[in-house]
Amino acid sequence: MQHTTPLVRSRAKLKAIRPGPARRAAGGANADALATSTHRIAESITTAIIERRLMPGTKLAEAQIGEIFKVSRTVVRQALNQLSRQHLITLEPARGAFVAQPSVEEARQVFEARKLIEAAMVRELCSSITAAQVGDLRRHLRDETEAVARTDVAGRTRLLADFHVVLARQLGNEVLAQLLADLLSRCSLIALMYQSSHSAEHSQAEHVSIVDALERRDTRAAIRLMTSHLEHVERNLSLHARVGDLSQALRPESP
Amino acid sequence: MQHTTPLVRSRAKLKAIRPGPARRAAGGANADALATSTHRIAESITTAIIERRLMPGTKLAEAQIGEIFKVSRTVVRQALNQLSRQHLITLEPARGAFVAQPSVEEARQVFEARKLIEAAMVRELCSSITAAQVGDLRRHLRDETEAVARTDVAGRTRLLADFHVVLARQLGNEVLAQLLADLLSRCSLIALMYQSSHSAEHSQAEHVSIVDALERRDTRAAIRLMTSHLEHVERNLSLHARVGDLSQALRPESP
DNA sequence: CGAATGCAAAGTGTATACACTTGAGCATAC
DNA sequence: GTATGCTCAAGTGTATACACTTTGCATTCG
Repeated sequence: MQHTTPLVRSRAKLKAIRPGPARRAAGGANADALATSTHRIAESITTAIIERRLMPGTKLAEAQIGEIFKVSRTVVRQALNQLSRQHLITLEPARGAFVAQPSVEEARQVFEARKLIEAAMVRELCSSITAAQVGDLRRHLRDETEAVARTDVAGRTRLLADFHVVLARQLGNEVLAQLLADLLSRCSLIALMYQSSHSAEHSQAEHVSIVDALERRDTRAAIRLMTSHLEHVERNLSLHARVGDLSQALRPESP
Repeated sequence: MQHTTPLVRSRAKLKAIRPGPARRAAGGANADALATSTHRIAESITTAIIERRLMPGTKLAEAQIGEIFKVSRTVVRQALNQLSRQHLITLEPARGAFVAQPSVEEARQVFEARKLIEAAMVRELCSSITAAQVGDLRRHLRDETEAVARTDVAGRTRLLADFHVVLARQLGNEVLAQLLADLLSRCSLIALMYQSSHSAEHSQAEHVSIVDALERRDTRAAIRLMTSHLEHVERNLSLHARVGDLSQALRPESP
């Protein structure tokens, strides 16, 4: 039970969130759908995590967040609950919420799940894809290229992830798309935590090859390319004991 | 905007839930993990839905549930929020929570997602499965048979669903297992809503064939059997406009 | 001087209070 | 007789209050 982990449970004051467009929802209204105040907070925290403004292990105190967004703890708690179900934060009973620190094992499982699902996706897609859909993908690839070119880190991260969701959506399956979107947000956290060295350019190039294969309706190639793409991304994580694995990190530096 | 839908928004008084073992958690403690009071309520409602004691469309009033479980609305709301993220209930802003009524389209997508994922699962499993794991599956099948034999509807429903989760878990992937578990609870709701005529015996027999194929490491057969199993289950739903599809249900009966 | 104990501040967990929305029933006008 | 508008009860959405847990820190004892 490590409990002196100042490096991990970073005490950084979290002004990193900042409320988006301040849509005040006075009195009693809306709870679940989109554009609600709870949703706004969850969204803000999510993007703050993805964009590395909140590091893994950071404590998210309810009162503090509430003050930032000018809402009560009630609403903040709802948002935190949602995020914990997405595995973006972990709730420790009576201790509070912390930005999640996915373990190496969890990372492995998430990537394996993605390989399994996305390989099957492109297999299906090869039979069903239309010229118009290929066009949509090309357009997406162009957006990616642009984001990479202007070194728009936030945008490019989002677009590179969205590519996979777009594929899911092209199967006409919103359920699957939603499922994959969840996995992808976990992946973003993993990538950030294990400091992915996988260059955006490389990912982008692999996306292009995948679309090429889809356009040729070359099922075998598409599956192979998608699988190896995900393996590349995974292998470029430093999954060999990093942040959060204190027993390793604090070992007397031998080399 | 249908708002006179007595058949759909059933007003059944919901004593159908009943608190499980009454673990009172006085004062301030625990929030997220298992065995918490929120979790207990969510669990109770879930099983009530799965076991058909709460029909789709039933309104779940916060105060009413709170009274049943002897907790405040705060806790109930947390539970309802969780359930809505599992798509077991829908939250309508300022109107309340209702047991979900998955649309025909949603049902289609859920089953398609399952086919995609589970086919890939058995494909993997054929290469990796061990004799011990086959043994575990056989044991599970025996449990299923027994539940079916003694017409234990609740238990058999759970076991038939668990079979698929067990397969996921045998890949050593808890993330995937969790993912599938979510899809399966949605499936239970769908099956119940569209009054599945798929007999438990039939499902059970198909499970046996799948395990047989896995034991033979017959990849092709395993995939084919799993796919057709899921298709059978889906086809035995009356997905041709049923409860909840008012526009269809109330159409002047022409035929 | 170190370790254990007790205390107080900070923060979470739950209950309650209050504001606002929704929808049904009734009265009124046409 | 039907349609329209009003009023009020029921119930959700959010804020606040209070209880309990955790934890850092000072005090005390060995």
